[in-house]
Amino acid sequence: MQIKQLASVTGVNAKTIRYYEDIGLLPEAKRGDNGYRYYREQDVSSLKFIRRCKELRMPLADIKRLVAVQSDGNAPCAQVDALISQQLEQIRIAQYELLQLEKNLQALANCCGNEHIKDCEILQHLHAN
Amino acid sequence: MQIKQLASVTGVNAKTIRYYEDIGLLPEAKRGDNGYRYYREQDVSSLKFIRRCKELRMPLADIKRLVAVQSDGNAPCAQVDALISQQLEQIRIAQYELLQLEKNLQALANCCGNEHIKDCEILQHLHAN
DNA sequence: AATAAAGCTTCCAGCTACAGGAAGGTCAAC
DNA sequence: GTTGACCTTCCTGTAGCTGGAAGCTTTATT
Repeated sequence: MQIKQLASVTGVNAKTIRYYEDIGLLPEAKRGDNGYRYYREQDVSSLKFIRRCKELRMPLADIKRLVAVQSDGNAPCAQVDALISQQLEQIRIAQYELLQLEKNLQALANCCGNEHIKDCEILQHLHAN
Repeated sequence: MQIKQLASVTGVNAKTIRYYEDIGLLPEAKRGDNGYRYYREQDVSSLKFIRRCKELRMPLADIKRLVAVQSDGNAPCAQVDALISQQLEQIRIAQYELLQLEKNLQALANCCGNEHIKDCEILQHLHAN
């Protein structure tokens, strides 16, 4: 299958697929005589795996490690566990930050009942020491 | 005051201050004969304002608009209100996404009780169709 | 057979919001 | 006069792509 079809079955942009190859996240694709990349079912799986990791907001560097780690079936799971835990930790931190942020923005959004910029209480709050 | 002092009283990196000037978020600073930038109290306020907006995770482009809008005191507040509302909306969307994400990661983190990569249930989940 | 459209290739630029570093000028202290 | 702490500009790199240019190949239409 050509790159566009791989793109369509995996939901990953063709440009992105080339990019993943560039950075070594995907192995170099087989080429036809015309220089075109050709892919197989196996590549569909690999790319879907990557896409799922991305949905978990893992950085590509982490996904790369996750891909690499799978080459040795007898390696311990610990690295995988650690990656997932770290990711969960990150997400929880981000959640907390967003919660604080939401409160602040909510308060700000409700604070101004005036008409003109010069009286705007939102701006006054933002300027306050 | 020189750039480093402005940096220290506002908590904004000197490099960042120059960058803000470059992109037109801050006005061009007055220069001494030696070419050094010199700042006044007014600049401290401006920069603190920017920093507060940043804490609300506003994109610099939005902050720029917020700065610009203040030049006309009789302009309506509507633009400011809209910016804050949009920002709040963004944050809520992000919160929702993170919540889903947390659930998925949590489930994943708990799913594998095995030792070796080849049996890793985390990876199996990530590979699943 | 000629041509047009679609798909492929590589390479380069741009996005956000800076940070790091090089090369070089300036200023105050010892 | 020399050290060290500032300051300046300019260039590069970060993450993860996306868009576009210039130029192939393949397929479809006329």
